Amino acid sequence: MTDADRFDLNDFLPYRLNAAASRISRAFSERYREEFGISIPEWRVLVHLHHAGDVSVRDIEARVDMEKSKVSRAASRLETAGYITKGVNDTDRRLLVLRLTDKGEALVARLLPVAMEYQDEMRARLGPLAAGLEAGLSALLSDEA
Amino acid sequence: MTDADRFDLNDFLPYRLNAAASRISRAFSERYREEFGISIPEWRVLVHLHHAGDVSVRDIEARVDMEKSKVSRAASRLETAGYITKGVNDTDRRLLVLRLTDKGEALVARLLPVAMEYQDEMRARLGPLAAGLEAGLSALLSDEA
DNA sequence: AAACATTTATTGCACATGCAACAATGTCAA
DNA sequence: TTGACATTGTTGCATGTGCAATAAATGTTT
Repeated sequence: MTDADRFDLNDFLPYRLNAAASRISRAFSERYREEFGISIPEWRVLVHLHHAGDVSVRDIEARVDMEKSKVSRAASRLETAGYITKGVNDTDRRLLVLRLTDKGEALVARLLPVAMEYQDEMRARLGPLAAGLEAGLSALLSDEA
Repeated sequence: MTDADRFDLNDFLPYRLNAAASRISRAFSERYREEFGISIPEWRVLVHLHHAGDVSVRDIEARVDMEKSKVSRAASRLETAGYITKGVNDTDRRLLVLRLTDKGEALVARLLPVAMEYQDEMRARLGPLAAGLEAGLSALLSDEA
């Protein structure tokens, strides 16, 4: 109760967090959707493959904050586009082995500079507030069941 | 280029922001979806109506970070559920006048304490980092075309 | 070995979403 | 006033999403 009558959505932390994330994600995805024609889920899969090497759908699900069905569909689109291949793990044939093709590596090589540039712009706009924001995000991402 | 080979998605600020927002929103919406049966867009409309009084779809669109079609559909669901009414603005008959019913006011009165409690828990988990996070969010939300 | 349980990835389904029409209303200049 | 243009809210459509169900492979228990 208390001062609930003065409750303003724009002062509500979960809303503010979500609104900021939506704007940033939208602006970022527009930037490379035009240029490279890929979506956010596809971007995440590509970048994780580049970083982690051959991995399964399960690995990506665990580390990239995406449902397995989302990963599966993103991977299928990337395979169709020729950016990755889907192989079978000989040790455990339930697992896929997702791997970047040469074409996929080339795409990532063009994507990453755009991403880093965007992050630099974000940090520049934040100035001295960047460190505080990142520390807060770390706290929210750390435990969280 | 540079250190692009070591690029880790989990160190990428836009990704971290989005992942944190997703988790918080999901946890929050689960909490009141079970109890009150409403979605995030519906929650935003209800809360904004409570705060701002009678408003049009356009007003909500501008202040609550939602597309007008999303607002329109949320409002229709809320009307069907008996939480709001849709009237016509006599001065400009293109505009709707969205208004909370008594039932809607009663729902908001039960919703807001849950929201404030959730925000308090967030701030408690963040501890001294909360201020820095909020300052960073303010910077991201301020200008942004 | 057989029966049962668990894990992995895909897919069907219902629903939400964004965008582009669209109709209704309002504004304004000639 | 008329006619061109702008604004407001709704809806059709294609697409994305989460969840549950499923099949295939593996693990476990007896």
